[in-house]
Amino acid sequence: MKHSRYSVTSIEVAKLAGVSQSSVSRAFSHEGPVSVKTRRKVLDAARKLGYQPNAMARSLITRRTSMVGMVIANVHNNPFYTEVLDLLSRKFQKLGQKVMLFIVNRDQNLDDILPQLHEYQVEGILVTAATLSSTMAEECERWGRPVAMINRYVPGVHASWFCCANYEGGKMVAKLLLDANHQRPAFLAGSEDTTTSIDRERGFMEILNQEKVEALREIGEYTYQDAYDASIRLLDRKDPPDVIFCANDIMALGVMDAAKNGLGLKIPEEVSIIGFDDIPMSSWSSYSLTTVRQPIQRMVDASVEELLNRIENPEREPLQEVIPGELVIRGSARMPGGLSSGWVISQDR
Amino acid sequence: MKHSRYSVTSIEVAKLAGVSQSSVSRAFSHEGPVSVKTRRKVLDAARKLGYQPNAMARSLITRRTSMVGMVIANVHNNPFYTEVLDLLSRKFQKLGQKVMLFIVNRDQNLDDILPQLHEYQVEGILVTAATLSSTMAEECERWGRPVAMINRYVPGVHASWFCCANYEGGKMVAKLLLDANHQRPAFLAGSEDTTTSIDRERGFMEILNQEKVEALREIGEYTYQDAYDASIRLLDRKDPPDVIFCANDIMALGVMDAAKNGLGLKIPEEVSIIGFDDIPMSSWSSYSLTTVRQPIQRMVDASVEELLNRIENPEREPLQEVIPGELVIRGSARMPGGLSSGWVISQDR
DNA sequence: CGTTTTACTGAATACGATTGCAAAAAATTT
DNA sequence: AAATTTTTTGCAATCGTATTCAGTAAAACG
Repeated sequence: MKHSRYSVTSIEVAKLAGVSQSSVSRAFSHEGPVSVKTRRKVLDAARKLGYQPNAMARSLITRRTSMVGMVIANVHNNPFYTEVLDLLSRKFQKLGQKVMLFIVNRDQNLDDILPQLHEYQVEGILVTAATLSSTMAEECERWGRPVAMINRYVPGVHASWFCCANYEGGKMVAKLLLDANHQRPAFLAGSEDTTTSIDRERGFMEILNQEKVEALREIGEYTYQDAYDASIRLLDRKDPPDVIFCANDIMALGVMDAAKNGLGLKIPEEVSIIGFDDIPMSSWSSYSLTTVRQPIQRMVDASVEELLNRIENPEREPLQEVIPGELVIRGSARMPGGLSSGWVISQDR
Repeated sequence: MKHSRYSVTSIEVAKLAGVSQSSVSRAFSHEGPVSVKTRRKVLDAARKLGYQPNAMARSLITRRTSMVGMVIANVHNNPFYTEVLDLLSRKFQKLGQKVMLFIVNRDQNLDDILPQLHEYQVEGILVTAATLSSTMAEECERWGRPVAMINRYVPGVHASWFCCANYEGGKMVAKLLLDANHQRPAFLAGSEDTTTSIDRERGFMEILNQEKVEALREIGEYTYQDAYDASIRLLDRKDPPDVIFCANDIMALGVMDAAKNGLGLKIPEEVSIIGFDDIPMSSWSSYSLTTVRQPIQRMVDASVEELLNRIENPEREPLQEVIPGELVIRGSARMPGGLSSGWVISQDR
């Protein structure tokens, strides 16, 4: 099947401008030596013909594409990752990188995505909220495509990553709620196989165990509806929790709705709710959710810069960083008496 | 600056497999005539070397890239467009198209985005929630890059578009609220320069004018916070509205929070709120927003299919379609007595 | 004004694939 | 077994650009 896809080439521009093809090329690449006169002739001719250099042809010879791959999951059910996507995309744009986007499911494996990115010669790959298998990481390594991840890590893998201090965040929350004299905490997990949920829970449980406090546990699969249902199960027991720490904000909002509107409980008087992320809705007056804010801007900036850095310096060792989040105290959780106990209370953005 | 970016080529695979380079190419393109034996030899060698065909080189000769450009705005402040982005991306993926993404501001002009897409030889461009100037549309036309838009249209422009029936949606809402005996409606506009807001308002006002009902008006710039503030201004008057129709859901949620939590008004007893979009949060029990659901899946399917269609058949005339939305009756607006008056009440998804 | 240096320019080649064409090999028919 | 057809294969041209290299024109210098 032959398509007669015509496109203007540098040769035609050269002909119209009365110069050689090389001069056209030089006029467009901001480097080469061209006289102002020929540059002007070339640009005029190019404008007349609607000419733009063909990036495919260029990349073939320069071996650069200025393209990066972006793989992201959870965009539709977690506004946090929407914001990440937005910031990432704009940052890459500002730095002159084109973005090839793949939106996947959280549990989807990337074995058929990454080869496509390789095929299209992206210079680096940024993965968020999706998990890279270690074999795939090795494949990227072999291809020479640096990988950076946000909020995921794979032990022993040669990739850069930037995570929120999930473990420490869990600890902060546990300390806060114990300080406020909660007796019966519960943890609402996201997906069992995500490090974010696991680490937040680990930190949370560690403090509780230290104080010999037992905790209930349910799973909310990171969705509003699952969290809603799970929290009904929790709160309908004869020994319901007096505080629920949710692995992310969207679940916390589901829990709040279940408690308030579903069961008619008063928040935080009858039950405290705490989330993780600080998505925009958490600050809305219907919720006013106490939560741990992820350092989203810093994670985005760091990961993008690191990725471009490794693209320019392939031999450089990947950087890995844990960036602290900050507690944002709002109204959904009972506070320690006095509230003076040294908590960092962050402003709304 | 010279980079020693090494990559495995078909020639090396050929050498290792003991066949010609053309055979390697044929083994990878699912068309060409190759014996099973050589195909196997080639694929083995390729696997050993980690070879993938270079899409840049291929596109140069085939004049196809299987890449489309996606330009989208409002992703961070309107979950509706997040969902559009998600669905679009997945649909393109399923159809074997790679997506080059640009996230822009609503009012950003695309004069420096589109040339980049052209440069990278995308075969078509999908624009959502951003506006294409007619000169840029002509430029795309000249380049032979078909354009499809979702929820935007530009009069007299040679591009495909698919819009929700905004005008009719506005009318539906006006009829509903008049039927329910509201006396003093208000319209909360989005941005003055978007056809979505304009058309919704036009339909809304037309019905009100017919019935000689005056309406108040404010502007919310499509954001939660602006809407919150604007609705306080509205409701704080001595002659406040008894129903506020918002140009989109996110603003409606802001208005609900302002009315309920800010001013302590009862919804819908003291004021009805109606939105447009049906974003996920609208069905949450804290809001239960009555709204007009946009036919998001149909708009996405139609626009993607139309775009690919025009890519395959460049001479085809662009299709333009207005797709009806459906009223979703929840609890945020007073209903007509009896509720039997022929309203289509849609189920929650 | 002649010579050396510098600044541009153009011809030719390379990037890594696809594909038309002709030759070779294999399969089929006579 | 020879002749014919069909299937595979390799060679070479091609896509549109960047870039080296040699050459030409212009500028600088004495």
